[in-house]
Amino acid sequence: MKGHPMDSICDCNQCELRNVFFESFSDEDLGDICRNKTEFTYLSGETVFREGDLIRYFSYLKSGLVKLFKSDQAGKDQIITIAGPYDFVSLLGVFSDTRHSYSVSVLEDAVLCCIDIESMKEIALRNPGFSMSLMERMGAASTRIIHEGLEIRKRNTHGKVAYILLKFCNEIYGECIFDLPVSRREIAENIGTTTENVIRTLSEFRKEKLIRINGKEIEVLNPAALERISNYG
Amino acid sequence: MKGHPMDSICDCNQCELRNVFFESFSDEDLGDICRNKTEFTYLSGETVFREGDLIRYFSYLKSGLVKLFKSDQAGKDQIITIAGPYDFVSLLGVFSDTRHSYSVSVLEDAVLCCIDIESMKEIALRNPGFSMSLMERMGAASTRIIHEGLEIRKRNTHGKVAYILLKFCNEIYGECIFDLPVSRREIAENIGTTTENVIRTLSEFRKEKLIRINGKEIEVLNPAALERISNYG
DNA sequence: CGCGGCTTTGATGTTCATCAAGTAAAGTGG
DNA sequence: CCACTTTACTTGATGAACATCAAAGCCGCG
Repeated sequence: MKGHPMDSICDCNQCELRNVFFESFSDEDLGDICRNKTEFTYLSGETVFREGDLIRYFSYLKSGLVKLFKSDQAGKDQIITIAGPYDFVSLLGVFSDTRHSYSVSVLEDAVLCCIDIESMKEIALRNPGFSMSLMERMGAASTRIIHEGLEIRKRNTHGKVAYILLKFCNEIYGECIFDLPVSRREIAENIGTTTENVIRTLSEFRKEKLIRINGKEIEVLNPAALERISNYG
Repeated sequence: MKGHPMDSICDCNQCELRNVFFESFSDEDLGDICRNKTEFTYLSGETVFREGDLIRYFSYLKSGLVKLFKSDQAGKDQIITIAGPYDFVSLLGVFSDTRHSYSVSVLEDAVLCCIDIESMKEIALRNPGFSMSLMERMGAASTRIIHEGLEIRKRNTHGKVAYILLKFCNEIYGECIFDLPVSRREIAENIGTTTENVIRTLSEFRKEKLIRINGKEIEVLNPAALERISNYG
């Protein structure tokens, strides 16, 4: 279940994420990050960490797809969000908490860049531009999650399913045909309904020729109509 | 509708919030903040700012109660959270966005301490300890909002109403008898249901002797039972 | 092969949103 | 201060949306 460190540590100077996250980095700080980071690769289905685990790393996703979720005492999961490339995996409480407040597991084989949390704090304390940049990014990530929660909450089941299908198209895959990285149950856990309702709604969309379904493969045939349903028409 | 600046600018050295927010402040930085801040007082019902307004201040609540909410095109509001003393009013996107992504209005007469956003950025850039402290606080605030959203989402109407009643008791007022600072409609907008359902549920709680209602005045008579309902028993 | 998990559909009853109607409270203008 | 308007609150009735239960097919895995 543990991720596997890469044999060769990548050179952060070449890292395509440098410009995304670390604009304000001096070469020395980049070197610091580089020395204190580890890349882990995970296979689909593996767990990155669980709610309650000690926070050891600040980590972001270089590639792949993961889900952030919470489990209640009855064992039911609630998916907080699905994160893709360039998204933070550690967010929110990473600097204030000692333990993770949610679990992360992998939907599509993923590479995580993990920076020792204490090193991260030291670097942030030395480099205010970096702190500010981090704050901006973490703020944007939080805003997105909160916004998504409100959007989902105000829709009925049809709207919710349409909303998440459009999210897969527009935000995650960028095209109208894709393999669902999640089970029907996980969609239900994401939008706050039951597995059966998700299936039923997908079937209805299929019968109305809005989508085509072949197991995990989905093709959105009529994005405009889905958009209308998502906006609750 | 505009808040009214205090005649006498308070001395930040004496500010009871100093220890809450600004542990890492040097005296010079405190002076900077003090010179660049304004206190605004608002009456119940007034609007602090609206979704889409330019962000001018970083602001937090010294006293009173406010609601953060979004309005959709149909004019329906969704309450994101209710914020009390020591809570941030500007949060999340305040350093990355130029415009507010939500509106804020006042539930109980409030005093806001507002720091010019550009000054705030400058100070944060000069003072990494302050940046870090800010990041921790904003992270905690975001975590709380996201957590609350998930908790509400997974409950049925009875559980939702019980949850928010307990929030008023335990978190906002600290006692079992209080005046509701919101209308029934606003409770509905907070927990994602209709006004009628809120009223009906409150009436049922009343008939079961779990609470006593007298207009806006609520007394929780049986917190343990409400707790059970909130935890979906 | 058999087991368990995922998917699908149907049947059923509960929960919930909506509509309607009436009372109470609060604000407005003469 | 009173008539008027508006907003908040409350209850009931109704139908639609939804969760739950049940059963069966499918697939991968040990």
